[in-house]
Amino acid sequence: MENLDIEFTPDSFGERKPSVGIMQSEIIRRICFRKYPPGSQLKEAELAAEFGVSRTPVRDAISRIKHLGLVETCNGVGTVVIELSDEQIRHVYEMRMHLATLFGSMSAKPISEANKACAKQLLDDSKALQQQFSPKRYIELNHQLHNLVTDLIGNTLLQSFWQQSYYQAASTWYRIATLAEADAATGLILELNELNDALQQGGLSEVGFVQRIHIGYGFQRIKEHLLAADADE
Amino acid sequence: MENLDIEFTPDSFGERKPSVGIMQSEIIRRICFRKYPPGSQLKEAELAAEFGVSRTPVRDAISRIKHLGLVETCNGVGTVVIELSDEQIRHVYEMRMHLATLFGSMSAKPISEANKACAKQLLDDSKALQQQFSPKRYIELNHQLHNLVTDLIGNTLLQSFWQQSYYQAASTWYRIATLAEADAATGLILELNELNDALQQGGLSEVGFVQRIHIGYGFQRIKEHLLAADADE
DNA sequence: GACATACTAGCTGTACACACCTAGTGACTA
DNA sequence: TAGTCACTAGGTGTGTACAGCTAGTATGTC
Repeated sequence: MENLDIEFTPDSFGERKPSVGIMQSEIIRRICFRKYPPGSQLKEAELAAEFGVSRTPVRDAISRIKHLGLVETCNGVGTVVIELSDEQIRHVYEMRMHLATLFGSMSAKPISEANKACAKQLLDDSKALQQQFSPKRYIELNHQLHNLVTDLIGNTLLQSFWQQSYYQAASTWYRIATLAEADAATGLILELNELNDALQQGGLSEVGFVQRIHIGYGFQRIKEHLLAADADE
Repeated sequence: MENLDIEFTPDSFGERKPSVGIMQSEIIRRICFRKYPPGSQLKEAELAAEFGVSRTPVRDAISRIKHLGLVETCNGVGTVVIELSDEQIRHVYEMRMHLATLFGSMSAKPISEANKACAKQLLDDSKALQQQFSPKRYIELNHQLHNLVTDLIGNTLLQSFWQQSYYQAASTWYRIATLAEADAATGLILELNELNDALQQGGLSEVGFVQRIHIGYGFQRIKEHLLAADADE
């Protein structure tokens, strides 16, 4: 059952040495996208070899990720991707739903035309996705959607918190979401439709409202899934 | 005018090597308590010598602090404590006021007797402070108050965000607050009185409400101070 | 005298060797 | 046969040397 994890093409970083920042976001991507599912082990030496650097900068990157609450390292054992407990998942979703409601009231900034264009593009892409579903593509589009929304937030701290909570929620959500392919694509299209409306006719508050609703839907699906999993035992 | 920064006794760490976690929180304390005021430089080598370790674990600690948004490092130059712009301060305070309102609604947990006893103790201590004011003591009590409130929060992510936002706000707040000694002590006593009431008769929501109010007062004082500073120029 | 350039001190970034810790395995013993 | 202990493989934690970068200073030239 856990074999649904997405396959990835081996990422080649060529000869150029990536910076610590690049490595950090790449590792986070892999955790969110379930290339490194919860419980899997990150080995500094392996990553160092892959990125073509020594262990030191890799350690640096991992150390930061540790503080985002995505991994945990134990001396002599290794660094493993954290699996959130049911309660922690609830905490994260509670938080995200509340954060979404703050978009409009906290130092809102104007919505640019580029943002609107990006949302339209995403809607088109997700319609294409519905024709031919691919879990990896679904996750990519969802990720782009997240980046778009994050970019709209005016308050820098809220932006940071929104980002952090996404990192924590992503892995779990993508695991559940990609189980039902058709539902996932349909849900994404629905969300993007409403987002486009909010961007065109409303404002940041409306965007937050749309986000809140769909995070709620997502949470609902996760809860159902957890209940079903409990019943299996 | 910037000479009001608190003097610290040279902290001796004896012969025992402190862990990375200890060093991290110690450095954060120094930033919050303005031993390292904004703009000051943190030198890895110096800290390594003081803590009796090599640069490697110190770098580790600083790297984490960097991601809390407290310092910024530039290759070849050094690591300097960040000075928040007026806008960023507004963002932090906006955020904290909103976060406080969420205490009650997000996975609230019961308030222990130990928490209540701690609040009472703090109230007594702050009354003693009013008799004989000391900026350092004021900051310490405020810090303990923060730890107490943080401990009450049930939602782990909210707890983390509350902590982060405190770190960012602390240095600025303590700078302003300790300018007017009498006001500072009186304000603290007032806040602790209300906090005790909230703990005894109310619940977590009431605690959040008290926090929100006093963060608002604090923000007000900061804004006045910033305006006065602008007028000076 | 003013400006451009080369130099230097002092910092962070990286590589690498080694110490330390942990879990698992195998042999030895009651 | 079950339990204990020593050993080992493989991981992270630390120390140290050196490379790379930057700002400030001194020097040389116009």
